[in-house]
Amino acid sequence: MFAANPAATMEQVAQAAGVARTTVHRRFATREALVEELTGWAARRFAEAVESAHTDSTPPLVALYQVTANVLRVKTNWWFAMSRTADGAHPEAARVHAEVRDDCERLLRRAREAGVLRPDADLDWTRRVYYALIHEAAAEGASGGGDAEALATRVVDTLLRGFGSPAAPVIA
Amino acid sequence: MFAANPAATMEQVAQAAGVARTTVHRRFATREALVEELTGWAARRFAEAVESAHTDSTPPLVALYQVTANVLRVKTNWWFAMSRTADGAHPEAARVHAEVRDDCERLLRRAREAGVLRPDADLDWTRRVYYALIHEAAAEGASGGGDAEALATRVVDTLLRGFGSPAAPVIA
DNA sequence: ATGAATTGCTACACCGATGTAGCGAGTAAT
DNA sequence: ATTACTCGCTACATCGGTGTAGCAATTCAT
Repeated sequence: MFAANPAATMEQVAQAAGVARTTVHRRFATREALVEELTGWAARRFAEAVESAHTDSTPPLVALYQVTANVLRVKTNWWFAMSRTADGAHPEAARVHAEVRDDCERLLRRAREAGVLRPDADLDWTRRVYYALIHEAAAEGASGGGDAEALATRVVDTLLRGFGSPAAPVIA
Repeated sequence: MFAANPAATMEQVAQAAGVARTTVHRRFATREALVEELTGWAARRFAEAVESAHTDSTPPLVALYQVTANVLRVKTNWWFAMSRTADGAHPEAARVHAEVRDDCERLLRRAREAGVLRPDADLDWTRRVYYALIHEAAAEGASGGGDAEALATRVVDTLLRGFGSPAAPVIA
């Protein structure tokens, strides 16, 4: 499906879709229109995944797990449409991205206040690591590596505990 | 410097270098030759960074910190040449990448046996998270976010401890 | 069966990036 | 001063991707 990259030529897109290139042009006048529609659709899916987790009305830890699982579900199913949507060019995608970022920051703040995260946790760094973990887990999931729930468990576990032995010395 | 992406046009490359496009063609016959040389050079730098940490002859924890700092140093300084070298197309880069991967796996295994990592740590997942953390830290470092030592400390700390409160409940 | 709609196909114009050639200006070495 | 070298510039050929037009074949509805 679709070679995954938005840099694919119309020819490749058409071939992946099993139609002729000119037929693609009948549906999408220009290449720009195609990626426009696709990224918009992906952004909507992404927003739904985050919304349906109700990150504001459930305990931080279960909210964290729920968002992670939901996002991983859409990312592993539609990964081919989810490569660097945050280019800023697409207004709707940018808006969704910003909203999700806000939601995530609020959730992490709640988690810290609830004692789930350490009091000295840098929330910005935490969020970026969280994103990276999701990205990595999605990559594994797209290669047939377990269901979304298992992956989410692993992501949250890694985010909270890391890999160090509890008894191990700490650097600083 | 160089717009960071290997998809930049020769015109942009030339402009970034402050020379005319034809002058670039005098030094590099084809575009392919340019990225070839650049990725080779970057791979060599990367290999040096890993080698000079002597990951096999120092205690796992300090080795981990040393590699991290060294790699972050080259990644933040030469980030424009370090975007997805692992395309597999470049033989030398692929070889370096594989060797580094082996080094990393050995180091993580030693760390686990030494009790630095939990006995049940999935080393493959650990390595991928470690890579992702370095990538994220490098992105921050390239935006003027602290020196390599501080970033390395943060990466290793995150990798080992995560963000969770020690007293927090665990999912599974 | 007739007409409408969709699709595949070929052909073509267009554009941007690539690569080459040659000329003229500047510069350093002797 | 002459020579050799490098660079910037213009011009051109080429190639691949894009977008458009038109035609024939197929399908579907009535």
